[in-house]
Amino acid sequence: MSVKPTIKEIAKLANVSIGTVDRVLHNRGDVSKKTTQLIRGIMEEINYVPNTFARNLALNKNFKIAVLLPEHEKGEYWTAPLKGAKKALKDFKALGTMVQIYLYDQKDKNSFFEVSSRIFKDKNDAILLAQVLFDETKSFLEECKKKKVPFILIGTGQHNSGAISYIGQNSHQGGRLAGELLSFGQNKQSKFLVLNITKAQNPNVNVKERIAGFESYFKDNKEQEFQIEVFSVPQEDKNVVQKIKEKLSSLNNLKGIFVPNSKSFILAKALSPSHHIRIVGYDLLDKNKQLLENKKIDFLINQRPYDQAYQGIEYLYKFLGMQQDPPQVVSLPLDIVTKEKLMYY
Amino acid sequence: MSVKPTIKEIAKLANVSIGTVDRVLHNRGDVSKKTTQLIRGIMEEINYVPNTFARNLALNKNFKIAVLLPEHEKGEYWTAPLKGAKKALKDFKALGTMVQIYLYDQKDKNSFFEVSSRIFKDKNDAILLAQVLFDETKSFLEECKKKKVPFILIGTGQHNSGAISYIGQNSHQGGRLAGELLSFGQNKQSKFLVLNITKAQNPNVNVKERIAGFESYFKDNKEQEFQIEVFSVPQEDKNVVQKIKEKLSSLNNLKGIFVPNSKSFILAKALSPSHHIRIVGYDLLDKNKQLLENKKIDFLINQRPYDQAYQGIEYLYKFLGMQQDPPQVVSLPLDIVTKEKLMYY
DNA sequence: TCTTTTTCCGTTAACGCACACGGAAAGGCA
DNA sequence: TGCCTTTCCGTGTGCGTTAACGGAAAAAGA
Repeated sequence: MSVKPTIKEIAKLANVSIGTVDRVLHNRGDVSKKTTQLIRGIMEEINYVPNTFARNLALNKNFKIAVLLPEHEKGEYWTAPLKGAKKALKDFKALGTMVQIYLYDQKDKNSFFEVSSRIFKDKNDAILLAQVLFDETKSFLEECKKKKVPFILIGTGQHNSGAISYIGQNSHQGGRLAGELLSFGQNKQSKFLVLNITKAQNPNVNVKERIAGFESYFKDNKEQEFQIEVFSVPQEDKNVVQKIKEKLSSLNNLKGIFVPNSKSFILAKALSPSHHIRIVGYDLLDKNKQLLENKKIDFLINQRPYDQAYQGIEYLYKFLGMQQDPPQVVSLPLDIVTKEKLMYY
Repeated sequence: MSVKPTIKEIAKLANVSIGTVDRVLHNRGDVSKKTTQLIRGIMEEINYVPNTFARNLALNKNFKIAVLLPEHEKGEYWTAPLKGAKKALKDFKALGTMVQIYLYDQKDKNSFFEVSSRIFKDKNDAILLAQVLFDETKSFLEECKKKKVPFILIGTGQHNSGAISYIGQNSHQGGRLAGELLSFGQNKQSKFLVLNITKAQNPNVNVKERIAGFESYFKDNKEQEFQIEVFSVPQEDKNVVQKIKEKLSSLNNLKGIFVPNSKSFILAKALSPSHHIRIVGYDLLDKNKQLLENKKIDFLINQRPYDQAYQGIEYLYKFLGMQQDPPQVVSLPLDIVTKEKLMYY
């Protein structure tokens, strides 16, 4: 139990009133140069830091933060950020910040419009969201800018959208990591496949970058002479599995597959029960975790969507309540998940 | 900007004064059953949560937390928890909590006694420490118990020491992970070596558990028929490197080495420049990071000492200031580091 | 010199909660 | 009836900071 210096003590030391101290503390002017410097010096010397509790109590601000995400089933990707948001909801309530969750139907654009407009009606002070429906979200973000509602994009989203922060993962580096994990200890003559199972409606920028990163890894490690090939197939295609099967059997000496999105579980359907192909995928969906558990695949790169959402709300809170600007881009460290690490998720 | 209910409003709704509301809020008695239930009901209904800022301001508590660690050079293991502690120092200052750092000379037991007794003299309210000098720390912790000073052990330490929390990593699981990473994609006839470079003064429990975990992994995956062998050699031995070299050349078909502590950099000295042995080590010392960078080793398991220290202080703060009990044991997720992930550390 | 502006600073009332103090009302006892 | 507990509750002050208000002193203008 020690004591922290207060503005009152600074005032006494400087022979002024607390009002004056407060004025220099917040650069509110109306203070002579001499006393300003005197007070600044004293603050410096005694290492003064304002009491957050008193500060926030006096400011007495209550904020509402909206979280906008797609509806989803249990075990899907979006359960994770939702969990993070709910944790934040709980943690920040005592700090006077309300977190409200808004879910829309990904397949129904009207649902998006309806839900997102409700965010404005409810007078939220800030928004956390993922840019899933690219174009619709884009115009929504334009409106946010107009109305001066700050927002943070998580996971995916265009960087020039006006977000105060973009929280995600370095996709390029993720691709490189995948390259490293796939090629690691393999024969020089091995062949690797990038299996891009696309979603027609929402082309994903991250996936592109991951593939580019994957390729760049092999460009930087030429001495290994691996062959890589990219194969794309739309998820909506009725014969996806068949097409993948054909592709696989057409390749000899295939030693590794990189699935640059969460669709490993589709690839799994096309694999023979006891294959010897190393597989690196993305995202800890329940289905994908099962694949790890059963050793059908080897590595999953975790985007840490839970942390993305939680940190996003934390940043919004600090932005609103303590005028702290978050970093423009926050890159969460890549997280490699193996069977033996599953217990943590 | 919404509004949060206050005790004043509850008082108005219940037709009592705020004093009465406060009494039921803290179970301080002196309230009739009827009004108690009435007020409880209202709180429930409007979902009342006390304002943390007002609460802490009124309580106005200032704590001192001591961090006790070994002195060290830049790039060594202890730089990381120290960094975490310094970050916490900065973050918690505004919350009225001071973090004071105490460093002792690992090789000088008197230094430990001197420094640790200073912790008591300075009237710290709680302590964060690592049990490096096992016996000396043990008696120090006894004294803490006597003086009722709560403490948290990080990284290493006996679990029955009376700590309010033990923050570390699951060593057994770490060993299993090492087994997984080493054996992954290797020939069935491969041989693996556990290279235990010991430190005579401080036998480390974690290392033992890691080795046991490593062995358990292969016991659970018998179909792979790998051979494993454990080789120990004291770091203080003048001929460590030579002895390791001899060991390595005595093993044919050696495909992997597991170094269950931070001493990979010593093994590196015994390796031929272009070896083909897969190596899994521990801890991100500068020297070890260099080895990853140069592809002399393949994986490092990161104990996340930075987070251990930071979280430890956070828990102590919550324990002291908000009477929240931390979990008895906190296991940070295992973190796999490869060359392509180095940029994050 | 007197008036008007500008510069600079002190005072004070919140903010929501904790807790000590004191006191009214009701019950108990003679 | 009078006096004394016991039960229950209201009042008031303080925590450190914020920011509005007002006013004295100095500077500028007449």
